[in-house]
Order: sequence, then C-alpha cells, then structure tokens
Amino acid sequence: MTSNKKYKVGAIRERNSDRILIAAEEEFVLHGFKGTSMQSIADRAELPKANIHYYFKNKTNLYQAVLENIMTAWNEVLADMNEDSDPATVLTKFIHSKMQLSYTNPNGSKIFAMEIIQGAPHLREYISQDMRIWVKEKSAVIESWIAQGKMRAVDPTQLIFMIWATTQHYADFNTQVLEVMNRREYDDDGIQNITNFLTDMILTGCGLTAPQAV
Amino acid sequence: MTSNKKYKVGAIRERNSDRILIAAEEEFVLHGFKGTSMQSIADRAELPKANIHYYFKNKTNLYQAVLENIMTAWNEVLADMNEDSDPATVLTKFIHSKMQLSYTNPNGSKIFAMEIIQGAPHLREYISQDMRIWVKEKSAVIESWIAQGKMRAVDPTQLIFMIWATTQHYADFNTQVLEVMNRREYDDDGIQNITNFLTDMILTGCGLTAPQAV
DNA sequence: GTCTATATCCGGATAGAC
DNA sequence: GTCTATCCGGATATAGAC
Repeated sequence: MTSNKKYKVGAIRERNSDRILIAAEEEFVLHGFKGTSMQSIADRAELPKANIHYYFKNKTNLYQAVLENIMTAWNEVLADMNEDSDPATVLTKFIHSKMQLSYTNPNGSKIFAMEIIQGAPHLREYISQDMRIWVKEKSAVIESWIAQGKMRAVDPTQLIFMIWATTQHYADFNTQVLEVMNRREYDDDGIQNITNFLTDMILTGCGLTAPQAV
Repeated sequence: MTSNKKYKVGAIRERNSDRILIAAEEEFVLHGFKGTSMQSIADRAELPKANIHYYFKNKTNLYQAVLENIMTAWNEVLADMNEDSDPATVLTKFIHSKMQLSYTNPNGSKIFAMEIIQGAPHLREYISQDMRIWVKEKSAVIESWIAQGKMRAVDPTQLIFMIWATTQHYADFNTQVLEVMNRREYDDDGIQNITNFLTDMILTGCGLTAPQAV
C-alpha cells in the first residue's frame, strides 16, 4: 500500500513537472528568460503559480532544467564517427538528424539560440567545456579524412559551424522562412526538400557525392 | 542668434537620441525586448529615465527605432544584380558584404535574430512584404542564371537562406564560435578566413569557381 | 502536496519644478 | 529641454491554511 501510494505520488510529480517544463519552454521562446513571468508559465500549465515554485525553487532553476532537457537531446546527435567512416555517409546522417531535431523540437533550438545570442549567461560552462571538446574530436576525424584523400581540404571547424548554422536556421527562423516561402507550416515533404538541398550543397562543397544508403 | 540656438538644440537632440539608441541596442541584445528595462537603458546612456521617455514616447517606440536602424543597414546589401551579371562575382560580393556587416554591427544582427526567433511580433509586416519581394526578385535572377547554364541547378531560395544562415551565424553566435575557436574576439584575419571558407564552399556547391576580381 | 493571500520590490510612465 | 518625485500595475517569492 505504501509503495502504491509512493508510485502514484511520483507519477503526479512527474506529470506536473513535465507540464511545467513544456509550458516554460513555450513561454521562454516567446519572451526570453527575463521577459517571461512565472505567472504566464503557471497559466499555460494550468496550475497555480505557487506550484511552479514548489516544483522548481525559482525561475533560474526552472530555466536551467529547460536548458538541460535541450542539451540532452542535442548530445545524442552524431555519437559515432571515426577515421574509417565514410565522410559522405556521416555528413549526410549529421545533416539529416540535425534537421529532424529542428523539425521535431524547434522550441529547444530557439531557446538555445537566444541563450547564445545573449552571451550564453547560463551556458558558458557547457560551451567552453563539452561543446569545445566535441568540436575538437570531430574536427580531428575530419582532418584524418582529408589526410586520407577522402574529401576536399576544407576547414573542419567551419564545416561543423556551417552545418549547425544552416540546419538550425530552419528551426530558429521558421517565421521568416515560412513567410518568405509562403507556407503556413513545415510538412514532411518540405523538410525532405530542404534536407536534400543542404546535403547536396555541403557534400558537393566537400567534393563528395551522395552515399548509396543513408 | 535664433537659428544659432536652434542649431545647437538640434545637435543636442541628435546627440542624445544617438546615445539612447546605442544604449538601447546593447540592452536589447542582452535581455530581449520584454526583459530590458528603460532604467537600464537610461543608466547605460547616462541620462535620467524620464529623458528616454521624452525622446521616445515609450518602450515600443524606442525598440521600433532600433529595428529601423538595423533594417536600413540591411537593405543596402546587394542592390544590383541581374540576368547578365556573373554569378560567382555576385555571390562572392553578397557573402563578403554580409560577413562585413556581421563583423561591424553584430548587435543589429542579434536583435533582428531574436525578433524573428520570438515570432517577429514587431516585424511581420516587413517580412511578409519587403523581404518576401526581395527574395522573389533575387531568386528570379538566379533562376535565369541556371537557365543560361551559368551555374548548377540549385534551389535559389534555399541558396539565399544558406548565405543568410551561415554569415549571420558568426554574428549571432559569436560567443559560441569564439569560445570553440578559443579566441577572445574576431580580427580582420579571422573574418577573412571565414569569408574565404564560405565563399569557397558555396561557390563550389553551385558549381562555380572564384571570380578574377572582387 | 496544493493553493490563497500577501510581502516586497521593480517595471513603465508621467506630473510638475526647474 | 532636463530631471526629481511619484503613481500604479505587475514581478518574484513565500507564509501558512487546507
């Protein structure tokens, strides 16, 4: 009985906590960290404001939790690539999964973008540690591909920035992209077209051609 | 004497107005529209808060003025290109001037980016009017280049997005880029390298080679 | 665990003296 | 044109009843 109750309480906690995180994400996207009020998050989550403070001690804490959720999803992209991999296959997969993430979780991309634009006050650590090492590792692999003559000699770091910039653009600037393209929202076809365009341009730029299978 | 006084007053007005606009730009970058307080702008401009309200009726007005400044600078990029132009020359110049703008006025780029990310609440009109027409016109020219066999057949709209995304990335995400590259700030050399990388990748992707002279 | 009521402070905006 | 003093709504955060 005790364990049963405990389970229930834990479930409610998780359910509410999730509601709050989702609501917070939406509000932070619309108004930024400072511009977002706890009240507006509470309203969106359909909970009293005090509950938000009960689950997440304060606004900063809640924001950090939102950021952590985002970084976790980010970190799962492109885990495995090494000197023996095929560049075309890896780059294609990289572009594909980044576009997919931008499509399925644009809010995450947007919050991250705003955070960086404002000088990364809550993410300095992450960028100068994890992200820097990540780029260094991947750059080294790309360097080895170039040394092996598998692709054109292009600056690996800039190549990674280029893939980030282009894929995230469709998530972060969706308002502008959709308006200019005269669409209401993205659909699977549109995303596929964009992914193909980016893959084509970037692979060609690297002196590669599309791989057999993705 | 009267005209002399009038001139002086006008000069002071312009001087103060400029101070405020510059201070506002810096604060809006750091905290977003909603997150920025008139007090912080006043402090940065070293003027009493009431003066800000005297020069710009309210916060929205001031923000719009900042945005207009930015859009004016933006609109001067790539005024002339037509069916007879050389694609490599035009694209090179386009990338070059966008990078230059990102370098000299990163705050403008950042405020614009945040505005779009948040759904362009103050720029909907501009995007669905001016910007859409701009892209349509330039796309038509690129289409004609492709029809003339001057370059590879790539989606012109996506190509424009790609140039925007990659060049603005270095302004908007400078915190991340510099941290990853382990630099304190951009220098002329670094900007030149990046510009060369982007030009090389994008021209190659379009099946072009660098032009004789820029 | 939940929610009402409230303390405390900071926001935009303006009145009115200089 | 400039600036002090002030209004008032809304912000974060918490105390304490349930």
